[in-house]
Amino acid sequence: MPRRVTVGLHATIVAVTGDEPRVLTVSGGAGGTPPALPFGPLDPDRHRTLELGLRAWVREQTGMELAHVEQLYTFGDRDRAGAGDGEARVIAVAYLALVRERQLAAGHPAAWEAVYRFLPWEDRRGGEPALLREGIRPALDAWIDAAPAGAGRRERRGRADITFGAGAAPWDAERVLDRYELLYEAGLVAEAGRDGGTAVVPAALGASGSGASPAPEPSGFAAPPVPDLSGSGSPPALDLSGSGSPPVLGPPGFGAPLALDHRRILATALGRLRGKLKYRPLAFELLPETFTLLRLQRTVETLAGVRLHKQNFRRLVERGALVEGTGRVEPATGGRPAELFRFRREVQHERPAPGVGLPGLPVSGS
Amino acid sequence: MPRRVTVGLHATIVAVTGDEPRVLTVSGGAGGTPPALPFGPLDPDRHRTLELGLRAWVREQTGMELAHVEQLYTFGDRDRAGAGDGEARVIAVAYLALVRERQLAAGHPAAWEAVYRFLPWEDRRGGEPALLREGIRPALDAWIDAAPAGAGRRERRGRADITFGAGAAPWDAERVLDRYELLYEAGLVAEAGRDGGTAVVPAALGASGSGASPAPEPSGFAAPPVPDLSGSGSPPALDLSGSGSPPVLGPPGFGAPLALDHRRILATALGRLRGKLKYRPLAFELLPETFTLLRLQRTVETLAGVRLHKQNFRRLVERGALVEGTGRVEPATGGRPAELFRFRREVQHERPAPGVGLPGLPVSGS
DNA sequence: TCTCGTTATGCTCAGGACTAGAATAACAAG
DNA sequence: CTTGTTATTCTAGTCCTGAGCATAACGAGA
Repeated sequence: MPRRVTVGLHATIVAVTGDEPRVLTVSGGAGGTPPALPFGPLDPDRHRTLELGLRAWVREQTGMELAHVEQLYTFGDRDRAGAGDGEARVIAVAYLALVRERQLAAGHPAAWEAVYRFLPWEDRRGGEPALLREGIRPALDAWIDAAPAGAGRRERRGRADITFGAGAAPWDAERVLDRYELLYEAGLVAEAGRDGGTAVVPAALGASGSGASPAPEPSGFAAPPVPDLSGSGSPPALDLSGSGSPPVLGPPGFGAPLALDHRRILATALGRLRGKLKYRPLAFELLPETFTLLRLQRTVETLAGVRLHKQNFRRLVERGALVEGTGRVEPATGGRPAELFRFRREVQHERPAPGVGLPGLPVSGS
Repeated sequence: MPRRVTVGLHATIVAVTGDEPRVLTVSGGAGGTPPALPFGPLDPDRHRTLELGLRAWVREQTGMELAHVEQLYTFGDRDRAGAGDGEARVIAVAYLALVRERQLAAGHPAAWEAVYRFLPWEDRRGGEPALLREGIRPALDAWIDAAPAGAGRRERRGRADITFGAGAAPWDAERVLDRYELLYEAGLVAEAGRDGGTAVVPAALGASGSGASPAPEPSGFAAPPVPDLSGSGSPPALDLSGSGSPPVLGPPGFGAPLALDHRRILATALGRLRGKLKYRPLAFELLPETFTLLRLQRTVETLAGVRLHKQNFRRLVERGALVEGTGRVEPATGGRPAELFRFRREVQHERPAPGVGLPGLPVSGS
């Protein structure tokens, strides 16, 4: 008799408090189990659409009503979902939701966690983090050297260089998932061991990604022979914590783990968010009704993980007519008081691709 | 007892033959049932990953091996999937695949169909098609006027203008899904009637989209009250055929229909393809090993649905170092013979966002 | 052989957009 | 009233893009 299929609905709920992006997690149970994203199975009788089912689960587990919600990706690898083999086959439909800072109702075992606790190498606002230079890059180098010399090693080197930005290739903020997947394959995140170290190949075939959406690389990438990646070559898994954050207590590997493959979902979400910020006014979903331009900029920087040129940022926002000034100013915080602005919702009806604009790539490469 | 859930895997397989983009369809059975995309249920026992399951179904139904495959979106609306209510709940995971022109093996009930038969308003290579000017726009105007005067009507006007490009808003080639969904809501495609005209609201909540991925508009859009859209106001559904194509024989509505909600999937695929062409070298997946620059340009134009400036296109491609000349030239076809080029696969390892570049939007709106 | 039509390929030029930074304005605290 | 801090405006230089002109290389027919 065939196994059953169940569809799980998983929510990456992001907010920005202060200058930190945060994600809503539900407690991982009593023991040392890592926290999880809010999730629950699709109820085919009660949930009319996937998104409504997601909202229902989030309401139940966190008491929160979601506004902006978009679908991210559907994961279905048999060996990666975190569910045992004997049971039902689990398909995970992952969503991204944006909410204004903390509306957290009491009475739920939910908590806001800093996104960069789980993906510490993604925060470059203070330049390349030490963790990357002193922990990850050396570990990747070891992984590369562990490949058979020749094509295999060149292949690893090329991937590492392009995903983590080395040599000619600049850091591409959107490749969050690529970086996570590479660390996974290299055995440098705790989940890699958890899923059974050998069955790693599917990562390239199943849901490795590029750009905004997880997907295999164009065929030149999809097929290369990479039989057993994490077997012999896994370098000593370090226990370095996030840049400045409290130390990671869990299993070895970079960054704090999440339950199931929720860290993969989080990486997908952050990548998508960074990509979409450029051409959609998403940042406003995270801000209160009125805000200063600096707050808007900090919100974008926080998510993008890079610093932006202040004057140019303002010009972009204003040229795009994304905001309108309210006469009022913010009670000063040290310097000249800043004017409070309001998001012009009309732009969504006026122009095809509004967004706040990140530096870097012009539309067709450089 | 709860209903079962089954997961369907659906493939939008795209090729470009000559100057037409084509999609692989499987015959819709004996009667007048419309053709379908290749699809089949996920077998939780046999299919280790979703993508492997998809490849298996495609192999079985069309005899074709897929190279470039990426996931598009997961559809799960109860009232839209095309499956009856009493049976199992059907979730559809949709994929996009690119193949080189026709490798179609015999012995399978599969056929290449012109993409623009199903979405005729998307082909603007010869300027705005007559169908749009004389058929769709008037029909949309009628739909707009059928809304209660005031906010409701302005809302419809705004959406129509921005999705189909009117007034200040230019045509945005990527909004393929938005346009299809709008026609669906307005009752102007055959599927709208099929699914039962009243249950249309979920389209906005469930999987309406913008940009590359189907997703609800940022909240200002997600919530607007649009209770019963296609009930009273449906204008006379015309039977105009695609621009110059053979006339549509099926039920009334613009463009030829597909089975289930496969036209929605096709629209999602075309939109994603258009978006991704800009920053990924996808066009090469569709071309033979060597090709002239004009052929490359035609392939891109064909998918983008617009004409491009020849000299600038060449400059972009060459500046991006996407291709390298082979010394050889193509046997002349009337004029000066063109040099044959080859795709430089290395660029994927060199630069973060290669792509052929479409005109229009710079990265942050204009 | 010469001319014409056709396509390929190279080059230029003006307008815009983006980067980076200087310069100025408005406030608080000592 | 000087210093520090933040907001806001402006400018110069560089690169990218859109559009068109000019030239090269071929086949076909006069």
